[in-house]
Amino acid sequence: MSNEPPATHTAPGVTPKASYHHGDLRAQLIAAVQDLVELHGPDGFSVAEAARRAGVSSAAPYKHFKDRHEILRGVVSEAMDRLRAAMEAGAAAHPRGSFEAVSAVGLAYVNFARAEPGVFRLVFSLTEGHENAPDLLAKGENCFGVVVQAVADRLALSPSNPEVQRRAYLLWSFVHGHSFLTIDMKTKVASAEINDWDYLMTISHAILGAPIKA
Amino acid sequence: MSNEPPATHTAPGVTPKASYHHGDLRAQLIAAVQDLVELHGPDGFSVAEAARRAGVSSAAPYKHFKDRHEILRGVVSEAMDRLRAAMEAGAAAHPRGSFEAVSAVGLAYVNFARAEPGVFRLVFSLTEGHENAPDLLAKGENCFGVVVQAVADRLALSPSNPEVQRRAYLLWSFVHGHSFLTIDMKTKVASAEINDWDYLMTISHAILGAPIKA
DNA sequence: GAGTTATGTGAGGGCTGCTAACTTTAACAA
DNA sequence: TTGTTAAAGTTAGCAGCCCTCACATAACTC
Repeated sequence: MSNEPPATHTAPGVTPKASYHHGDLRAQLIAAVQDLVELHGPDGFSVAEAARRAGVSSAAPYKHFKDRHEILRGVVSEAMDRLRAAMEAGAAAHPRGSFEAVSAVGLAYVNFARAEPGVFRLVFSLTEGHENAPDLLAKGENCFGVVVQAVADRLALSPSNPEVQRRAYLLWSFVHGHSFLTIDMKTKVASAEINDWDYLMTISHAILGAPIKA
Repeated sequence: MSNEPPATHTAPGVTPKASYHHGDLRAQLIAAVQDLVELHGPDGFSVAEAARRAGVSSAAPYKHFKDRHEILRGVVSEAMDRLRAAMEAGAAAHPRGSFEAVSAVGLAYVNFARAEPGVFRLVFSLTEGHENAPDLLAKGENCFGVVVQAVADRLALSPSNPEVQRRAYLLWSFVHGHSFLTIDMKTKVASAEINDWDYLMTISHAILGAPIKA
């Protein structure tokens, strides 16, 4: 459940690869599942196949995860870390408090969805057994927190300000919806012709540029 | 694949229930799957369970659907019909060209997601074998078409006008994102305190009320 | 009524999730 | 060094699922 590397019984200074029976199966399983999800969609994966890819028997994964759901939660947890890092990096690449910083957070989000549509979808399709995963909830909050922070910087208000939260949520809805629609392509519509950056800047201005309350 | 009732070999005037072995299994299977998806999520359904609910053997469904995927496509197709009808009804309940009409379309969307989160999620998580389903693509376009029409009415422009399409897409991405976020509740955030109607009116004004291009 | 087609059944193969009982390896302590 | 213990792997196997096949039977056509 934790994301620190196992490394429990490997002497320090020894490469963790040659340490034990397998090395670090846990991480390798997660990587395999990530690949599979990306290949065949969130439900097109199997523990057996992941084990096969890692070169172990089909029962081995259950020494590290109690459930197939727990493996998925592991993948999601790891993905959320990457997503948050990307969003933070996006914000950091622009002047604090600029529209660009806000847009960059959104762009990181959309880019993540485009780069890993399977995993992205998985992150938001985890309904089974996600109640018992307060860590995932917390990571979700953290991701949202990046948006909130960027908005707060832009508006020069506290992140806890309700108006900041409200507008951050508005922004997030747009970005989230756009991300899903682009990877779904359920309709090819204008979405193909949309320039993400222009879109995000437009939205940022519309939501943060002026008082919204009509 | 079509959504007209089977009714192939039932003499007219006879109740379709007592007509044949089962009656109309196809529709009943779809209904059963709908229930199951709502109960256990998009991937928590099984053909066998659906057959059990319909009171037939586990092989019977394959006389009506070639695949488990085809059953799901049937559910999605039916759901899209309902969704579009709801959106149209929403628009029709307000003066043509009003902000309210636009918002009502969005509200119907959000309400659908809230009422049937499992099915709603399924509609947008069908990646497997949805390429061979041009009818679903078309229905998706039709749904978007309702938004486009409402926006076109509001702006007094043609639905084919690129600016109309662009703004309709903006609106749609917001509504879509908001819908998903509310049913996910991955973060309980401010979203719980949100009044959908106020939100939609706010957004409609922000996107359609004035020229957006800064 | 005869033939054809549509719709059902049961049996079964192959895959999956997961458990149980066992074996091997690493880590640790005396 | 050596014996104990716990972690991490193995094989075997059950139950459940998807889907196919061979077969049975009801309904429609003529």
